[in-house]
Amino acid sequence: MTTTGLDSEIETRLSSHDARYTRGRRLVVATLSGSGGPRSAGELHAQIGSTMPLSSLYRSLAVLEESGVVVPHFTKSGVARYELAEWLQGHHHHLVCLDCGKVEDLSLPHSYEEKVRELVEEIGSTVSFTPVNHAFELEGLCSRCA
Amino acid sequence: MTTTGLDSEIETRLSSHDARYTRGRRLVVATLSGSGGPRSAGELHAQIGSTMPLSSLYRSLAVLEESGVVVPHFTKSGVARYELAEWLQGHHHHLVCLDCGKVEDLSLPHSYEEKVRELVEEIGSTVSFTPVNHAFELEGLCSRCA
DNA sequence: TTCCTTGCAAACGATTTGCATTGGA
DNA sequence: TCCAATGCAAATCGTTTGCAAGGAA
Repeated sequence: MTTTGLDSEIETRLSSHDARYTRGRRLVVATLSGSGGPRSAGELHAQIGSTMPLSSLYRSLAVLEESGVVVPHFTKSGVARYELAEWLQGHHHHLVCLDCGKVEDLSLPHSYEEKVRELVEEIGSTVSFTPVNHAFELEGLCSRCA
Repeated sequence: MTTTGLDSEIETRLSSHDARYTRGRRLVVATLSGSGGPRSAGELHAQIGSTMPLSSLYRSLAVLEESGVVVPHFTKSGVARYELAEWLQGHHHHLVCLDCGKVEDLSLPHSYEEKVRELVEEIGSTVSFTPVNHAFELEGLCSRCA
């Protein structure tokens, strides 16, 4: 398990939450950072192998979430899918395939992202609600299922 | 249980799926149409009372979903929340409170909705993905939690 | 009569937790 | 040494299903 620049940032973040950046947690982060979209505990477990029991995987995800390293998404069928938080992975959106359920990342060109951001601000000013994040997901058919 | 125009449309839709628009299903629809946002089975059960067992509630939701009368959302914490489909309720978006978890409907002024729609089209043309729906959610703090 | 629907209880799958053990600073 | 982290098994929670009884066409 090599330590990247990303890893050292995460280590700092974890230690500020009295948590260690252990082998198991590094493994989860590495696996997540290598996948092109949010992944569920089951999917991670399948990819990592049974070296790490599911319960430990869930516990790792819980700690990483509390420390703001990963973020859960609940797009379909009631399973939580995790991905690295925006400060690690950058802001992006998701493509959700209605057929196979696959979730992939989508980074918008800056100009589009700017439009979305403007829209969020304008909308926020019209309702009694303080926007913090926005989620903009496209549901449709991926290239394979189209 | 009064029958509204909405109800007769739903009845037609259900019967085309060999399903009846029974008292229980009417109750679910009525409750959903009265709430200002997507509701989970548990929330519906709490509101309806134990007249309808949870299992029946789930079954009603399943039938209504198959017939396209209700649509599930999985915004937070892994519980499915249902709402009337767009052809019954109109297109809209959601405000999700990060603090209390409440989900409320948000109808955008036509001009904004137009912008969102344009954006979806433009984006769709840049990726190998066929957009069918879009979900645009604002996460933030509701007036009570702000 | 024929099927769809419902209720109850049992089954399920995803996730969490208690407890004893291991491991890192 | 001391407390966090882990593994295992049992528990929990939301949701689903088998089966027998009830209800509408």
